[in-house]
Amino acid sequence: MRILLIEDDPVLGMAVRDQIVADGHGADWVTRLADAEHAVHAAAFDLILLDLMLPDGRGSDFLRKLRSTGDATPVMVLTARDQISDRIAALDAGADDYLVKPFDLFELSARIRAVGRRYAGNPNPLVTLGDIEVDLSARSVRRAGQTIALTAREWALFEAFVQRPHQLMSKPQLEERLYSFDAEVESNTIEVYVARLRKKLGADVIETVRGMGYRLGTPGGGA
Amino acid sequence: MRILLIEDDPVLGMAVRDQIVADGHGADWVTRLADAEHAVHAAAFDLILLDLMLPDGRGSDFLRKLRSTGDATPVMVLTARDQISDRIAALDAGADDYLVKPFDLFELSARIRAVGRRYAGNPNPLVTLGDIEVDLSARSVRRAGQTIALTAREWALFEAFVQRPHQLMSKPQLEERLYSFDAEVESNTIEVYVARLRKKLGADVIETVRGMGYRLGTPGGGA
DNA sequence: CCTCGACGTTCAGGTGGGTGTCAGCTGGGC
DNA sequence: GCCCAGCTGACACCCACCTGAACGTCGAGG
Repeated sequence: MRILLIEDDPVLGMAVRDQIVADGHGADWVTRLADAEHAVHAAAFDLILLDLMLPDGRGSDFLRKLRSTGDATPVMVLTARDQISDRIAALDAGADDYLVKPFDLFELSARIRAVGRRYAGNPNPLVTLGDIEVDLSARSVRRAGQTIALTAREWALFEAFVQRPHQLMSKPQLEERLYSFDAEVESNTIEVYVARLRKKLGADVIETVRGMGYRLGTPGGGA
Repeated sequence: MRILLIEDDPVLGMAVRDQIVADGHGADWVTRLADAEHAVHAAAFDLILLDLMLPDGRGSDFLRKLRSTGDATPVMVLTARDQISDRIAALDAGADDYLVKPFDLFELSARIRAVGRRYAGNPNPLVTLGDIEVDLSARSVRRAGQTIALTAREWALFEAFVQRPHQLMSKPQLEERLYSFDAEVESNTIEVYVARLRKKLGADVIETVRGMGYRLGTPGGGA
């Protein structure tokens, strides 16, 4: 796996790069966003590790620009504990995962392995639910052959269900999933997004279990 | 899994400890930081549940001190909804997760299971009773391969039986389980829900012991 | 710098299904 | 045969959930 590391701190950067190499991956390490943009244009990566605070700009801006070009390379954000707003911005901008500094290098290895399993392990990770096809790496959903566009939040919610097909998930669980550690929201946001997903993908896509939460339904009938 | 609970509120503490034990873990419950420090020196825990407001100090200070000794035991902080600053302080001090009071005991179980999964690498545990399969973390029940939908109360009651497979449970015990502490119910609610469970899962799923209570039956014949 | 559009979030009002209660019935134990 | 614990079907209430719309916010493009 080829990994692009965008991190300006020399100590952390070196440690992470060494760990990546030790895990048997290829590592490209840049310290500025300008270099990072050059790198993603020059080569294809399987994973990008992105620090949010960089000398020549914000990592979330880089990420947003990357996603706007249609690039779906998995991005794992490296963030400090108190930069909650930045973290949310990063998830909104299209980050796939995040790691809170200071993090254990074992944790890093485990996450990278998880990415490899999820994305590179099987080149065509298609999940099928009735007549719905989900491509986790491409972030695309099709129902009856028709591609359906989901917004960032809609996708984040839907992905949570797809990754755990039989699991019942409570609203607090889902809120935490969508809003990271800043689960301060006291509203019906989850309900609203469930409704929007049902409107886009079909009413039977998500099943309500009163008083407990939601779970993936069985689209297209129980067949 | 062995869990240290640091919580001074007797009602909440008892409820959490009972839930931990019901989930099959070992629980040590202390109400003061002094006792907590003694406990972590005396034994190794797999998880620490830490209240932030304690009679003899702040939980975040305890946590910081613990981390400074190199102890990396997972710590889940229990915090009130409005103590945002304390929560951030706890995360900075090295907490791995947090749970906002008042929290559902199911939520607690799920989080504890998540910790166990993260550190042991196990998938969800499946409980099998004859031809009935129960996934406690997914909250799903299947009989002969057929998924059966349970409501919140029905699940709560069924879970109580599944977690104590051979134990006889009186109606007051079950009422306390379903309605936590304000057990103000004076009716045959338990009988009603036992009947509903039997209708959904089969008559042999719960066995009546006249004058004493109920216990889990042996579905699928006395095999 | 301004405008437009897309998306996220909040709010209020309506609704249906879960829940608790009750009355009457059943059946086992003595 | 009596008695009482447990069983069952029915039903009204209430709250969790749904939904449409309005509002705020952020980024793209001129």
